[in-house]
Amino acid sequence: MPSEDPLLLERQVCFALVVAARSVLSIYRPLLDPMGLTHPQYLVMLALWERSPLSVKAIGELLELDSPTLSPLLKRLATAELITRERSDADERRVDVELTKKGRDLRRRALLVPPAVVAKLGMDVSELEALHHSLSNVIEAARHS
Amino acid sequence: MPSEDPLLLERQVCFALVVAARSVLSIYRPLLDPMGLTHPQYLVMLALWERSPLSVKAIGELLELDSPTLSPLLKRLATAELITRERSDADERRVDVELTKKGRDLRRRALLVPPAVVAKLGMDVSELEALHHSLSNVIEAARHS
DNA sequence: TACTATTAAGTCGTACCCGATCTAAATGCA
DNA sequence: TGCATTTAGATCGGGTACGACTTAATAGTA
Repeated sequence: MPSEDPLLLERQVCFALVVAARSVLSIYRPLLDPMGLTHPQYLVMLALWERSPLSVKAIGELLELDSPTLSPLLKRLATAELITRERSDADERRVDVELTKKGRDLRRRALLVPPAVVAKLGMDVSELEALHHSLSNVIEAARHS
Repeated sequence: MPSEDPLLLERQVCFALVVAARSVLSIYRPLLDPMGLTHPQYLVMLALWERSPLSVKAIGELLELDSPTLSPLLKRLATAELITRERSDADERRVDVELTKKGRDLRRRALLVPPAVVAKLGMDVSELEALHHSLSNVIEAARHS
């Protein structure tokens, strides 16, 4: 039975959240490393594989990241020649981010990542769906706070 | 209905995990800021409020953090005069971390944090317990991979 | 039209994370 | 005992996060 102390580490949902995120990221790392991607970079590529080009702002809204994080990250993806960054003609404030051929081609290797992660985790798909559902509730709850 | 594309952003459990962690951290931030703590520093203090002194290694095992992260973090807590760091007499390799009076006193204010977080999230306790359970499963699964 | 407000990116400073490496202390065992 | 191995911390470098600020371009309005 848990004690009444609200500060006990094990009761901290946020602690579990942070540790779980780090744990799962450590599973992704050896899979993404040979592709030359970090996990945040992988998320940006996922967004672009769904739709390219995208403005920096649009990527930020999709991934819940802001420009101080995205600007240097995108610069590194451009150096790796996976994307190009170009000022929009219609609105000179915007920067359009677009996949290069190399960036598009990388998608084939990325297809192997999700099943490898699920296999390494060794969890039921139903369990993962329950988790996803709980996480969506948290994200939604946090948005309205 | 979800498509069969395994790369769709919304299907990525890890994406949800990362975003949820960031979202909840952003709830903690305004609560911890007046106490002069970041969230990782708060976790270290939680560990020490349960038991002090602790070696750096012991803190690392409790929080799943390693010495490159803890060393500078502990240095900052020491600068804030919340802890002291001292070489162990029994084993000169170890550094014992101990709360100062100021560090112990901070616990009173910390007691207000968890209920404030739950209130801000506005989620059922049962929902949070379900999340905690799912997260524990992930952490356990990741440990064995 | 002119001026203000808003918006999109980028920069800067601080603080995590983590892989790789270093140093010093303790341990193990021939 | 003597020496290789292990262990505890610290340091370094690269890469996020994020608050505060800057710049340039667009939108809104008196």
